[in-house]
Amino acid sequence: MRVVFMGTPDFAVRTLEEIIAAGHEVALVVTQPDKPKGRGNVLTASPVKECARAHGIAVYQPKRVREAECTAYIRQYAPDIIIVAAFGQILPKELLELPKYGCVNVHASLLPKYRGAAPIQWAVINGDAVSGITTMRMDEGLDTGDIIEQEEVVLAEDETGGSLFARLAETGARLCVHTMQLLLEGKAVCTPQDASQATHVGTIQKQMGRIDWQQPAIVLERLIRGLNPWPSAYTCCGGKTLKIWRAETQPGGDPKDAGRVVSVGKRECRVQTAEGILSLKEVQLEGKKRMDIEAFLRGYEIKKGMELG
RNA sequence: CGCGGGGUGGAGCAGUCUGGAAGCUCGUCGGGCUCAUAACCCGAAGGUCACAGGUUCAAAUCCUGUCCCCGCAA
Repeated sequence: MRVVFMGTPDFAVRTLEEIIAAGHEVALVVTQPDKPKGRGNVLTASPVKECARAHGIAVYQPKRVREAECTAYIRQYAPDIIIVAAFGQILPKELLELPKYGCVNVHASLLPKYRGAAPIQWAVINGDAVSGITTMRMDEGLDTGDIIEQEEVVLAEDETGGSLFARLAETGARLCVHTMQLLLEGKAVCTPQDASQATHVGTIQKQMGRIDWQQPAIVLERLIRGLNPWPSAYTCCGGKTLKIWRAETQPGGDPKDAGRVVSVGKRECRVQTAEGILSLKEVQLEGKKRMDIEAFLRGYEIKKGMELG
């Protein structure tokens, strides 16, 4: 098929690569404009743009894809299908109706659950046992289109936002190509979403990572995993930001000490929560590299009774 | 030129302001103690103090330039 691909982050790159590998003709890649990023505010291209450039594919970076001229521009490439994966913008009706096979979206959740921007992290944060990929025929709503295919992915005990991200990117890439094949063969069956079961998730805010020690340890542990590697969970330790990359839950303790270090040894630093104890396993102090708790405790004196947050 | 922290034996840090013998907590190796140990005791090895210049009788420390790592903001 002749494809116009729309996507932005790493998640979308895998799908783009798979489409290319499957032998489809990717005529154009649409991605978000370059933005200043990182230290020094260097103007940086999106991962999808890098990928497109590596394959010698034309790139289009409209600020707002809803503008009429954008649809006109894309029309020039006469796509049979438009594949959208984590693009970050809503498509206008004219664009949705442009390709013969329509616009297909690869979404990283089992719709109608987790419509919206950050389904992967939320699956981990909420402690879900299963997540997955949905391919759907896009309509004018936000992730409300008819479902074409779904594939489940079982979450591991120690699943992180990053690890699930990688696995779902793989699954999504595979499923997308499969769905394209179904469409091509006219075998695709579209199923409307059960709107009554729909849930929405917004973008991940950096501040969501601030640990509230008045929460149960099990909730905090999920938050830590869900926000690893970005934007990470953190607390305040001696006036500095301390990121917590990995932690384990333990039962017991007194909830009235929530936020206090209840015990600290050479290999362990345990913090009380509203319910249970959180044993820190991997941390990172502001300005320093991330390190396991043993290394951290070698260089920094953490006292029992010390308050975090 | 967005703001800021940092590069010191294998690990994490102190020492830098107020130049003048390489320190701390661990790890490693050897020995001892112990039923045993991640515990304790004794001993040892291991460092171009990121790199390059400069100042000085003397630089981890002061000055100049470079490289690398990281936090924040966006």
